[in-house]
Formats: sequence, structure tokens, C-alpha cells
Amino acid sequence: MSKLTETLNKFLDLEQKSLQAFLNKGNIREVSKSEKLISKGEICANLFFILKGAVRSYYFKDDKDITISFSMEGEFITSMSSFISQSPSYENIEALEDCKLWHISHQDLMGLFDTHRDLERVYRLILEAYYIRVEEQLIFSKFKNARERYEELLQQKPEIIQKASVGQIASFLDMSIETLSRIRANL
Amino acid sequence: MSKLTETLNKFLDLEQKSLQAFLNKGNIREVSKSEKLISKGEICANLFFILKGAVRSYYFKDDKDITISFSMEGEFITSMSSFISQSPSYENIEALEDCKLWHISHQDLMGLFDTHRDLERVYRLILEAYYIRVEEQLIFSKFKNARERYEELLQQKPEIIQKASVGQIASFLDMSIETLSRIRANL
DNA sequence: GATTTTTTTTGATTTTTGTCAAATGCTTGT
DNA sequence: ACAAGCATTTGACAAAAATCAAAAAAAATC
Repeated sequence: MSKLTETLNKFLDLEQKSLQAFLNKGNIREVSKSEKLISKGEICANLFFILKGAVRSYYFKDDKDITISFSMEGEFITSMSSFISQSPSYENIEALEDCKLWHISHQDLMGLFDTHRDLERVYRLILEAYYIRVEEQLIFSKFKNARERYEELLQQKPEIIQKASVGQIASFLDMSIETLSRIRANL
Repeated sequence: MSKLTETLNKFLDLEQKSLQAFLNKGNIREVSKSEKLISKGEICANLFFILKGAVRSYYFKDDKDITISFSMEGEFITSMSSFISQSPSYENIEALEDCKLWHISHQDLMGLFDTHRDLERVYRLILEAYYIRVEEQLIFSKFKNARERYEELLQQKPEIIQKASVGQIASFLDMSIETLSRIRANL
């Protein structure tokens, strides 16, 4: 749990009361490898924080699944568009390995915002950080070719290489399984 | 100015006092076609709202410029990573045509958040909406081929086709000028 | 308004990456 | 430990898009 507190503190020094209120509203959920946190079509009620493990978010294109993101220990994860608008999710999120997750419901979070200003602010700051991250990802996808995208992933999230399959990584990097396999073959 | 009020009201019903305080801190800036709002290397002090006109945000890759986004009347625009962290901008933003912009400084905005809660909330809601938009853009870039990306742009922002050059559009759609030209040639 | 400069289009060719198919390697359950 | 089922690699070929080069069109400058 202290991992969560630590992460929040990096963004803003919360009042003790606010932090307690926040932590009290949350629950722990353990999911095993391959289990889904969120499925397409359902309304995503929760914001998750990964205490342990790693997850993958993906869409379906035709019948193949396309990885949109990998998230690791110490990161927040949810189907953002579904969570924000409380409408059915387009994406699926599954555990890449056994995970321990902290989570809070949309309703509880919104309730906390009304009584604890600083929680709304820390949420806003986290959102800003995540916004920058997606924007960077978008730019990065324009600027690099297949090999460079793979090398960037190696730099940024090397753990992924162990935890995800070639197919999952290939679709994330926007290339075919075979291309990724060939890139790995010659360095 | 009412365009701005209208946009804010779509997100949240602001208190009259808050709205007034917000509007009072802002200023109007007129820029002519091709003029830069933000240049690489400078700290972006302002959040802009486009009252009239359209702008383009771009990066440099080697010596060529790559369009990252087009923004139209009624949209907020800034170099988000620079504005949020008050660090030097990686991107440039220029006017695609003569523009009338409303803008507020980072400092003033942060100041307003302390005295007007609902302004911080409306900012957060806007940020959420923009987050979803970037995420969609990222997914869309994975799911479509060159022709489909062009068709999508035609659907989403047809005005762009008139206002931007082939080169600017091509880099935005992540294809060469020649490819875009050929796509337009046969429907 | 003619000329220069820039932008856009068109054609030929090359490069990159995708697709299909087969072979190999790795897991998992019994 | 073995078989059955997946996942990954490798090879041959095809498709998509990039690059290079030149012509045509449009815009800017004098």
C-alpha cells in the first residue's frame, strides 16, 4: 500500500485526512495471469493502481487483438474513456502475470473530490502526467521505424520483453510478429 | 468571447464569480498566418483558446517538420508538456491562417485554482476530454492504413484540407507527400 | 503580367514491411 | 516423459509506401 502513498506524494503533499479517506475507500483485488480486469462493453467502474504485477490493455481489430499499452507496478490503469464518461469500454485490460491491485470506484472518487480538494488536485496532476505520456507515445510512433520502436521499448520498459508474448509486443509496436522476430534475430 | 464561455459551460456550470475572474485574467492576441505562437525551446507560459482561425503544432525531425495536430475554432491549445511542467517546449505552434486567440498565463490560472475550486474542476474535465482525444488518435493510427487515415481526416476535420498544405497534412497522417497526392488523385 | 520560386502531381524504382507456408521450439496436461 | 497444442522463427514472395527525378501547376515577387 505504501507504494501508492509514495506515488501520490510525488505529485502533491496530501493532507493526512485526505490520504486516509482515499485509502479507506479503496479495496484490494488479486487477479491471476490472463484474467481480465475490464472487458469490452462493460462500464469501467474502477481506477486501478498496480501494487504488484503488470497488465496489458488491448482492442480487437477484426479477430486479432492489438495491444494499446503495457502498465507496470506503481502505475495507475483504467479504461480511461469508459471511466471518465461512465460509458461502455472499447478496450480490454488483462493481467500479464499474477497481480495485486488497489482500486477505487468512480463514484467514491467523485465523492471524495467534493470533500477533499487536494484529492481532486492530485488526480488532476496525475492526469496531466498521463496526458504527456500518451502524447509522447503518439509522437514517438511517428518518428521511429520498426527497429527503433523496438529499441525504444527495450530502453523504456525492458521488463515487458519477459512478460509479454511476441505477438502482444508486435501489435503494440505496430508491426507483424515476423518483423519483430527478424529484428530480434539480428540484434 | 462568448464562444469561450459556451465551451466552458459544456463542461461545467461555473459560478458567475469564477467565470468573471477567469475571463478577466485572460487577454486577446491576434496573430497572422504563419506566425508562431510557441517556438521550440521557449517555456510556454500560456493556455490558448481559439476564438477564430486554426493552428498547427509540429516538431522537427532532421530538417523536415512533422505535424502533430491541427486545432480549430473553439478548441484549447498549448504545448501541453511545456505548459504543465513549465519547461522548454519541444514543439512549435503556428497559425494556419489569421487567428484571434484568447489566452491566460500559467501563473494566473494556477492562482485562480486556489480561489475558485470550480475552475480547477472545469480544467480537469477539459483535460480528461483532451486525454481521450489523444488516446483515440493513438489507437486510430494503429488501426488504419494510409487511405483510411486520409478518409478519417476528411470526416473529422474537413476544413483542414483547405487550410493546410499537402506536406503538412501528409506528415500529420504519417505518409509521404507523394502518397497523399496519389490517394487524392484516385478518390 | 512575366518571371522566379515553391508546391503539387506523376512516373520509375527501391525499400520496408506484411503475408503465407513450413519448420522448429516451447508449454502444459496427463 | 510424451503427445498435443501453441508460439516463434525462418524463408519465399507480394504489397504498400518511400525515395528519387522530373514535369506541371500554383503562388509569390518584381
